[in-house]
Amino acid sequence: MEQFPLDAESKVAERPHDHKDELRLWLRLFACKEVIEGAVRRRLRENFDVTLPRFDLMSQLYRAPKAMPLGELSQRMMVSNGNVTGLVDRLVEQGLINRQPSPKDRRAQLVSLTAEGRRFFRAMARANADWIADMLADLSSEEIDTLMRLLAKTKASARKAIGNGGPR
Amino acid sequence: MEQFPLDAESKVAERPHDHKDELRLWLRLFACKEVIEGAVRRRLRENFDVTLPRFDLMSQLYRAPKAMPLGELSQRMMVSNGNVTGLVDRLVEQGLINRQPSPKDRRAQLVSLTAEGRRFFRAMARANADWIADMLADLSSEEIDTLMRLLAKTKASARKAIGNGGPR
DNA sequence: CACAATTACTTTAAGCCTAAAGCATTCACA
DNA sequence: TGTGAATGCTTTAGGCTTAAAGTAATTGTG
Repeated sequence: MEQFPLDAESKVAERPHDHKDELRLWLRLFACKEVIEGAVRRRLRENFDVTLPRFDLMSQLYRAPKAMPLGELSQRMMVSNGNVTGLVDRLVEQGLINRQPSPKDRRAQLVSLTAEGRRFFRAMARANADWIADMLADLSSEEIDTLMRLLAKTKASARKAIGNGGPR
Repeated sequence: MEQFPLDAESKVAERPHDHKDELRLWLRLFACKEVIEGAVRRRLRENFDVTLPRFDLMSQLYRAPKAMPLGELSQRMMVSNGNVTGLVDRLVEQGLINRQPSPKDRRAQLVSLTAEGRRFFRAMARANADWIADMLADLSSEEIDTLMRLLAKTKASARKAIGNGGPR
C-alpha cells in the first residue's frame, strides 16, 4: 500500500542496489520467449524441414512488393551481411528463392521468392499463425492488449537506456 | 465500434483463421527480448570479454552448493550435452572453472568455479543486474508485477499447448 | 577526368547450437 | 555372475551468427 512513505524509505535504505524484480522480469521474459520459440523451431523443422532464419528471410521477401537487394534484407532482418549471404546461398540451392544481378548496380544482387517459394511460404505462415494462436489461447484479448502495451513500453525503456532511438 | 454484430460477423466470415493479435504479440515479445539481449551480449563482450552462454554456465555453477556433473549443467541450462562439453572446454582453458573426475562414477566429470571464476562472476552479475534495472527503469513496480503475472500465464498457456508439463 | 571514399557483397575465423552416432562405464536382473 | 540396457560424456556434421578483412563497383569532389 502506497500511502506510507516510511515503507518506501526503509525499503530503499535496506536494499540500495536491489534490482531483483527487474532481473526476475527479464528472466521470465526470456524463459517465455524460449518456450514459444523452441516450439516454433521444432515444428518448422518437423513439418517443413526449414529453420527459423530461413522462414524469417522468406517472410521478408513475401511481404516485399519487389525483388530486394541483400543489404536491405540484412537490415530488415537485423543481422549481418555475411549472415544473409549464407542464408541466401542455401535457399537458392533449395530452389525457394531467386538471385539475379541488379540491372542498376553491378555490385548488387536482387533476391525474390520463386513460385514454389511463395507456395511453400504461404503454407508455413498459415501453420505458424495457428501454432502461435494455439500457444497463446489462454490469454483473453484484454490480456493480450495489456501485454502489447506493456511490452511496447518495456522495449521503449530499454531502447532509451541503450541509446538506440528506434527501428528507423 | 463493437456494437454492430454484422461487423464482427463479416469479419469472422472473411477471415475465419485470423490470428493476427496473437501473432503480433509474439512478434513484439520477440522484439523486446532481442533489444535487451542484444545489449546484454554486447556489454558482456565489451566489458568482460565473455559470451552470454559462458555467463549463463558460470551463473549455474555460482548458485550451486557443490561441484556439478556436466549432465546436470546441460539440463539446467536447457541445452544439449555436446554444447556443454564445448563451453566447459573453453571455460577451463580460461581458468574460470575446474573439471575433476567424479569419485563415484568414472564416466562423470564434475565442474565448479575456480576462485578467480567466483570473483569474476560476481563482478559480471553485479554489472548485469545494473544494466537490466537501467533498461527497465521506466516501468513502475505495478507494471512489473502485471508483466510478471501475464508472462507467467503466457508461458503456462504455451507449455500446455505444447504438451510440456512444466520445468519440474 | 582522376581518385579517394563509400557501398554492396563475400570470405574467414571463431563461437554457439543441435541431432545423431560413438565410447566407456554402470546398472538391472536373469 | 554374465550380459543387455541405460547412462554420462564426447565427437561429428551441419547450420546460424558475428566481427573483421577483402573485392569489386560506384559516387563525390577537386
